[in-house]
Order: sequence, then structure tokens, then C-alpha cells
Amino acid sequence: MTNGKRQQKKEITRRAIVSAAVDLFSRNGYEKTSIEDLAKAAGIGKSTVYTYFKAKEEIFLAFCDEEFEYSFTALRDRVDAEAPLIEQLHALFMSQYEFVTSNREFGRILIRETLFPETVTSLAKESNQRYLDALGEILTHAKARGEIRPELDNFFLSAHFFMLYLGALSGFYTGYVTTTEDVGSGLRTLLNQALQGIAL
Amino acid sequence: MTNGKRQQKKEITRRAIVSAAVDLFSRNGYEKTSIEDLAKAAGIGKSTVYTYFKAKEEIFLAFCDEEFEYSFTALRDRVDAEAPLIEQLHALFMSQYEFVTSNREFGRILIRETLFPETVTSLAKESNQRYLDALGEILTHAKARGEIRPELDNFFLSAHFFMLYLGALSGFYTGYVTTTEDVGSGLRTLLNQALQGIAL
DNA sequence: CGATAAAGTCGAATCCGGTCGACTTTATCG
DNA sequence: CGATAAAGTCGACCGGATTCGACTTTATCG
Repeated sequence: MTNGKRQQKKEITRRAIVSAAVDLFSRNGYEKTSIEDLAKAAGIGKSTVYTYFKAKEEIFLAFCDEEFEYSFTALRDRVDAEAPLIEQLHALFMSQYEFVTSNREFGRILIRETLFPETVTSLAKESNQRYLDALGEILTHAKARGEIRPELDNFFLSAHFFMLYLGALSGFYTGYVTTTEDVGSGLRTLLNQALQGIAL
Repeated sequence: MTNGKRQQKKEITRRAIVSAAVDLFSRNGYEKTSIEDLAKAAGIGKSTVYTYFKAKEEIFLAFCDEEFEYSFTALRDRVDAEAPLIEQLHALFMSQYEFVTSNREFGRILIRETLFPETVTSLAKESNQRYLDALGEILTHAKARGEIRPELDNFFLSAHFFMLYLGALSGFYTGYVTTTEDVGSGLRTLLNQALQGIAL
């Protein structure tokens, strides 16, 4: 038990913090939950939280991991792999959209932190990478079916589609569109543009 | 002068705040500039600032209005209107990119506030609208030249291109790409995908 | 004008994220 | 074991954004 015990305890405390976050963020929202609240709920002192997380945002990302963990990949597996690419993408993104906006604040903060983080940290990048990888698989499959141009790079393709999804999401957050249907049809329009090409 | 005098004075004070913001934000950055600094520079009390702006972020948006106002439209006018669309877009976005990231902090906050605002406020939407309108003009011209499919809606086209620009920008902020050249070539790849179409 | 409401101003107080440095617990090793 | 280092814990503190409530100025109208 030389060092293992210490590690084990750390893991437990860490979980306690995340667990407190899941509870309190869900119940009272992110902004309304103070670090001290989390500490108290986790049964530790305020500044001990900072031994586990560099900043509040980082706790938020851990919270999202916990809450959204399987969402994307699980959704991807549920989507019919033989459907036309646009249908797969649309279904995938719309599920993700509904999930992310189930709590308006969370989606907003998640996007902010992962796409435009304050400091370049591996965390945000890692989070994005999961999305891009999941998309990449779908695209590889679509290439194999001969549905899309095989010479295009998966990374840029994934990024492209993801940004279109983000556009639809931003439309929601800025108030351009308010209903899920409108978000869906807007997204479809954008995906179509990308697939069919904009040039004559 | 029943009510006009009051209004007039308010306008002057408001300008003083924004002017102080332009000065101090540029010189010391956003985070490093406190509300009190702004108030002092504007010759008013700290909390009076809140009569004019609901939050510090709002002052930032006003600052951007002041600072970036001409940039986008001026750039657009400088771009060769007869060049291929991709060149026009690329030049426009890259100028915008350099401008926005001249201070890393500014671009990040601007995007956060305008694209994923905390509350649906006309401010953010208005700011975006200017971009989309400017893009719309370029697109209309490209349609007239027969370079792009005329049946596509300008709004969605503008949004599409703007999101690709944002993708390049996000790549910079997340650390996927670090040099301006890489941002430029990534953006070009994405624009090409959109124009040529991804589907076979 | 003078009373009264409305709008504006301000410094003090509050709240909260994050740092500091003293203190406690655990690991290491002679 | 006992000394010492390393790691972990904590509450006090700090800075800065935002709110509060008392006070001052301006507008309104009989």
C-alpha cells in the first residue's frame, strides 16, 4: 500500500467533487454553484478542490464527461450505418443538439470552453477529438460506399460538418431560430450545401 | 430642453466609458482592466458604469463596435470584387482573422459573446448580422457572375462560409493550428470543400 | 415656485473564484 | 522507529465584478 492508498483516496475525493458537481450544477446551475458549495458537498475544504481541478471550468468539463459521456458514440452506434450520409449526420447532430440544449446553460458553456478555451489545454482538445474521431468513422464508411470524394481528408471533413452543426447551434443561442424543427431544417440546408457543393 | 439635456449628457458619459474602454482595453487588455479603472478614466463612479452597461461584457461589445466597425466593411471594399469567390472569401476572412487575433483575448471573448451569448440580446445578433450582410453582397455578386448556384439562399450561404471561418479560428484557439499560414491553408481547404462539394 | 416623483450617482458591502502559506498526513529510508 | 521530505488540506486573504441603499440632481405639474 506504499503509494496506492494515497492514489485511491485521491480518486475517491475527485469523484466526490464531480458527483457534487453533477448534483449541484443540475439543481442550481453552473453560475449559481460556488466552489465552496461544491467543497462543502464533497466534504472537503474550499481550496482543496484546487488540488484536483485547476479551475471551475475544469470541473465543468468533468461534469460534462460524466453526463454526456456516452452520448455521442452511443448515438453514433444507433444511427443506421447504411443510411445516406446526410441522414446519418443529420440524425447524429440533431440528437446531440437536443442533448446539449437540454439545459441551455450547459450547452453554451460547453461550447465556449471546448471551442474557445481561455488557455490551450489538452482537455478541451481531447473533448473535441472524440467528436471528430466519431465523425471520422462515419466518413470512412461513406467513402467506402463511394458516397463521398475519397481524396478529401477526414479531419477537414469532420471539422467541416461539425462547424455546420455548430452554426445551427449558434443560431439557437443567438435567437435566429427558436424551434427544434427550424434548427433541424437549417442544419439540413447547410449539410446539403456542403455535400452538393456551392459552386455551379 | 425638457428631457433632451439629460439624454445628451447620458450620451456623453456613455461615450466617455467606451472611449476609456478603447484606450484601456487596447493598452492593458480586457481582463486586466477593471470596471473601476474604466470609471476613473471616464470620470465617474464605479457603479455608475452599470447605469450604462449591464455588465463588463457589454462594454466589450461596444468596444468591438468602435474598434472593428470599419474593419470588415473596409476590408470587403478592398478585396478585388472580380477575383474568384474563394480568393475573395479567403482574403476577407484572413484579414478578419489577423485583426481579431491581434490580441488573442479579444477574438475569444468576441466569439463567445456574439455566437454563444448568455442571454438572447439584440446586441450579439446585430453584430453578427453585419457580417452576414457583408458576405451576402459578395455572394450576390458571385451569383451574378455565375460562379455559384443561384438557387441557394444567401443567408445560409453566408452562414456556411462564416462557420468555416470560425472553424479555422477555433482551430487556432484550441491549439490545433498555431501559425497563421496553417490557419490560412486550413481555411482554404474548408472553403474548397464547400464550393466543390463533398459528395462524389 | 415648491412639492414630489423619477432618474442618476456613488462608495460601501457582497459574493465568488482563485492564491497563499501555515499546518497535517503520508511515504521514504537510514 | 524517527527524521525528513513530499503530498495534501485548509481557512484566511485578495482582487474584481456586481448589487445595495442612501443621497443628489433633474423633470413634471399644480
